[in-house]
Amino acid sequence: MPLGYRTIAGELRERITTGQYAPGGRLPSEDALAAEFKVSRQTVNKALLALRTEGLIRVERGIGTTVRELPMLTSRRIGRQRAASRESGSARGAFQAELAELGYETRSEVQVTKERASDRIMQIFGLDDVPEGRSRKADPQRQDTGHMAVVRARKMFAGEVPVQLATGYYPADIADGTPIEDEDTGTGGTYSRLADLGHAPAFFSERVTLRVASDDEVSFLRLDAEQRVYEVERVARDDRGRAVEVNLIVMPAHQWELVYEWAAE
Amino acid sequence: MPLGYRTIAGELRERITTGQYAPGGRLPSEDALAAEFKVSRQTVNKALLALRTEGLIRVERGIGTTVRELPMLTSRRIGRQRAASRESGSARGAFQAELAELGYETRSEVQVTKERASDRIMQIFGLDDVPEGRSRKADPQRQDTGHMAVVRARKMFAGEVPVQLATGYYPADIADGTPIEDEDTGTGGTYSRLADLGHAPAFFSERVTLRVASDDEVSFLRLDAEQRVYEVERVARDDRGRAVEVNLIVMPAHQWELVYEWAAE
DNA sequence: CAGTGGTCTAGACCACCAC
DNA sequence: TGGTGGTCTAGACCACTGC
Repeated sequence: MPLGYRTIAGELRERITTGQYAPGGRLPSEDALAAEFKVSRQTVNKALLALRTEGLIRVERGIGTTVRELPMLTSRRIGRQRAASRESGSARGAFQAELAELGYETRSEVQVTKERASDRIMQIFGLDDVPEGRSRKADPQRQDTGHMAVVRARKMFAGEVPVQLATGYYPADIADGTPIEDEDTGTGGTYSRLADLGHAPAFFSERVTLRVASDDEVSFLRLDAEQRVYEVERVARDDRGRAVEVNLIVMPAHQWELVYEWAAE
Repeated sequence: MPLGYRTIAGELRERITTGQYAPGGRLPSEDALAAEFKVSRQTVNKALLALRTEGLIRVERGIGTTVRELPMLTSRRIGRQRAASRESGSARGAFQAELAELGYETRSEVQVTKERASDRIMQIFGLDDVPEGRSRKADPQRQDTGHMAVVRARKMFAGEVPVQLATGYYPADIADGTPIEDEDTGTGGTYSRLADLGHAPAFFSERVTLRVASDDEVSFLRLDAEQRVYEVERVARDDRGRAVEVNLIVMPAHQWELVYEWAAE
């Protein structure tokens, strides 16, 4: 009887974790594996599909299959993050400190735009008191700043490898015409600028979900189409409870662990 | 040219989200879908595989394919959780409050045992100061309570549907012979009992990772073999920094979102 | 051009379930 | 026994890469 694709996936997983197929190295071609295991190519392909979704391997058409290199990265969402922010300001500080410990040079690219906010973002910014089921068709003529947001889209790299996307949204009536629209937000970063404007972030929430990567994310993060990403929706509110920032952070799930730390009471 | 499996998966996803295939209802058989889309059964099967991994459908051999029913559940890891704990005690209180809001009756089953702790748990309990790379082969003769743990394995249900597994580990030298070994830990739950013993939890950390479900989890949580679960490793420490509880919480990733809330400073 | 993976087909056998 | 999904095969065509 022929081997099943699960068995083959297990065997290949074993070879990867034991280093028989080294990180960054190549796997034999599907034809070669099919011959070795005496199964059809389709069966090998299905086994590799499982490993791709797990993020163990990376497949390039016309080239071949390689073992992924980056180790597990830790994202400290509370605790360490605050300490780092004090030093170098903003989430970027935390991100850099985190990866520097692992010996990676980090780099990030920021692009600032002004856009009409999505329904979800709008709801967080100002329509929290509106029932969920409300029709959103009303008032299509409103294009005022109340529905616009300054958007800071940041791409982050460890070495040359893209590892994270973070998109910050700021209400236009707060951020418009301020340094928040600059690519470099200066000492203390965006949170310090929000404080300067009288909207110092005081309360935070993060909502962690899992989803399949979008096409853009697949392309930028060099993922497989079936791969999963964490989406962290971080909301910062000032001391009056007004949402002053929504940050959508996207990370390949196979590569990151999220750590939260806090004290009782 | 025939339709690709991605296209078909997208079409079926659409039919599910629009309610054309109602929650709890049946999908046409693979043969029927193959005929409808004019593709081979294998192609339909591959499309369904994607939806299974996403948790949209549930497949039973010999029976058919049904649309999953439970909505997204929210697990409040900080904030609400503390309030709930004060009322009814322990993590169970938070869990029940959470689902009661959604109109579900909850039930949980607890099984208490005493076991030799895994390396990972041991490390958290007492070997935190030992370098990660240290050989663990030393001292194989030690079977004292320092390496044993009281284990509280809890299975949680929403209605009749199993939704979560939580396994709490407590150092034997603290928990041995105490009410922590009882199935019902009384008012305030396990945390209150730890406080009674002079080890009130003061610091918490949670480490969120994603992995494929184990066979046991697949069977208990009624998952598909390829499906993902969150594993939350929660560590509670007393005011001296000693780890007094490790809790491993497993949740189907398609069904839960994790929410963390905290204040600045 | 040859080599790689992406994907589809048509047919087949099996395990499991309800009847 | 007939219907369901699980899975494998052998062959095929395509797109993409690197030479």
